[in-house]
Amino acid sequence: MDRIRRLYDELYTKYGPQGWWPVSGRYHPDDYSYPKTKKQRFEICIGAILTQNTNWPNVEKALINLQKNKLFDAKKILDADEDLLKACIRSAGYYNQKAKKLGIFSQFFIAQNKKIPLRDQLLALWGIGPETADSILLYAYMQPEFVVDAYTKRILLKRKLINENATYDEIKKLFEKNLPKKFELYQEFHALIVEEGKH
DNA sequence: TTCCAGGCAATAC
DNA sequence: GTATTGCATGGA
Repeated sequence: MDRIRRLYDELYTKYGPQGWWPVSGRYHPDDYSYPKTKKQRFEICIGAILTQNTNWPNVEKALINLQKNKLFDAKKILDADEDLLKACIRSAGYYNQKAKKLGIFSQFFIAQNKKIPLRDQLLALWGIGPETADSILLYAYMQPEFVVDAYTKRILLKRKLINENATYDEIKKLFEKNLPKKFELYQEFHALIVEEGKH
């Protein structure tokens, strides 16, 4: 069952290294040492929340607004005027819900200090589901947690590697069982899947 | 104009 | 327990 490995090779050959997660609007193919600072880690986390069911260009606009208003910081998000925060993230859609999610996550982020969160801790937060939790762990904390999204399911379905009613955790485990447990590989693979999905 | 994008929680059945 | 619905913007 190394069709998973072959899928990775195929996509990598087709698209090359993707360099996810973008930090300050920049991708960093072949440099897996991100995030380099706590601020960058926080940026990845809020990007993961903002991108829920939304395309990335809309999220980038929101991130730029947050940056301009000096809100790239958990404490500042908590202290920020609610309307200003909502105005900043408006382009990412669902701004009422997402403003609340950013607040809840910011509180958690501060309480965690530098500790790597457990997956269950993230899932217990309002507004963090499995994909966002795994994205945060994989890209912000460099933990080998495979991220499954709508594209992943679609692509595996088309290749008949899963059936229609496969759950999030089943798909996640399919990847994790068939790949070396390396965060760099997981990061690239998920990014390649999204790239393929967009085509 | 309609459709959908790197989901999630609340509600309905 | 599974299925459906609300949340919202911007670009194709």
